[in-house]
Amino acid sequence: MSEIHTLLASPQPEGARERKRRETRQRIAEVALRLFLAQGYHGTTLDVIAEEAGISRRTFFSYFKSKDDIIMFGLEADWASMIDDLLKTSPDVAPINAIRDLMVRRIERHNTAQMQAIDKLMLSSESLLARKQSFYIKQEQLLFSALCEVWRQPERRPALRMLAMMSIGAMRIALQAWRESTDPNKTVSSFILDAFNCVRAEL
Amino acid sequence: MSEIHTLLASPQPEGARERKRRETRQRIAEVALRLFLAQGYHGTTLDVIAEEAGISRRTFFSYFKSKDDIIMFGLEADWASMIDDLLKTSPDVAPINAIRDLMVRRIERHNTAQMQAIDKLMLSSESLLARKQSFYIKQEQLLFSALCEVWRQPERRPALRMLAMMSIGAMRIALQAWRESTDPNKTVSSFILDAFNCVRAEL
DNA sequence: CATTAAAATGCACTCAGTGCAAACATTAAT
DNA sequence: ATTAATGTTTGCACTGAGTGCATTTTAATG
Repeated sequence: MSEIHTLLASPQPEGARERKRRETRQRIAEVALRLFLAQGYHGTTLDVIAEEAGISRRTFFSYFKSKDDIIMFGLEADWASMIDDLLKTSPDVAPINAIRDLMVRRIERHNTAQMQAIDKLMLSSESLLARKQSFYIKQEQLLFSALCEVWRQPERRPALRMLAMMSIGAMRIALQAWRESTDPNKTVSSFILDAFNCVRAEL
Repeated sequence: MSEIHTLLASPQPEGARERKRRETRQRIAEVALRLFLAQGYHGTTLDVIAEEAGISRRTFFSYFKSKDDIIMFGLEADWASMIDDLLKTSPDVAPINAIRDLMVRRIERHNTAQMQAIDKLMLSSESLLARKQSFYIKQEQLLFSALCEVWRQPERRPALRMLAMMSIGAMRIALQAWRESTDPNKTVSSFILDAFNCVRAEL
């Protein structure tokens, strides 16, 4: 019974236990990111992270299942909220426009310097880079599910599947172009719009 | 000078050294795959693989840079040949058709049972799964480069970039649909064709 | 056969990650 | 307030991947 209650009443008390847990998790992530940026990913051991965060090495693993997960954790949360927004969209809008606008809005809320830093960090670890790319594909699945929720006609499903793939792909390409761009005046958003126009041009 | 000679004369003697090295690499890969299928990925240690392959544990790392790499190795070689074929294509053909046909032809040369087995194997390791997906994205880059070689007009580049993304994406989706399909009569190729038609329908 | 360079090996080490059981804190119930 | 139940932290000992280094083995060449 208490389970059901918890599920239904999510914006609720939040006992001291949950709060502390959330805080610790956050602290680990912050400490780790700081150390990664200062001494590199491989140059930072879990022992040091645990120590700086004021927990034991063993306890670290009750918050993250691996070193890589510290970085992934931030990304996941961020995307979840975009999908939530998508679910509130009216089915009268063209899906591709809905996605494009949400992506642009989402990315404009970001600290680009931090994005660059994390991005660079990823390049220093094969496994981390792989997980980032793997993450894009997971997002594609989530996006597809969300699209199907909003635009419910079964006959559109295959097209929506492709659309999810193209949208995430366009974003990936846009971010890559931005990262490699030498012109500091071009914003991330402008690259996103370009990429979507390019898909559109062929659609 | 001997370097240049070696470079120019690649289909050449192949000394006993190179042959042996190639054979050993192959043997390790085969042994490892057999063991993975029999006892699972995590259930197979590098010690056992090395022993079965008749080498020392340390030597393993002079053939593969990680355990994951054993699996990746096979995939890379396979794709390289497809890219080679693409480079021989006439620029008069529509690029999307060229890619589609090459993919279908390539996949039809494959042992589907083995494909399924490797696929299932990947699911048992997070890192391996991540690397597979990462691999797709690397292929996308290679494919894009190859497309630019054949269809050289600079103004087509952005479209070709998107095309590379969509092609790899379509293949990914096709393979996924095939993997999840319950109908044993539908071939992998048919799924690929469906996926490409779906892209085409929107193009 | 002697020389030289590549490849294989053993050894000792670091670090990520896990299982287990004991200690500790929090919550709810009596 | 005491107790019981439950969740969290910790230490310890272990496995397994991956690396650096010094040594030995093996193949290629004059």
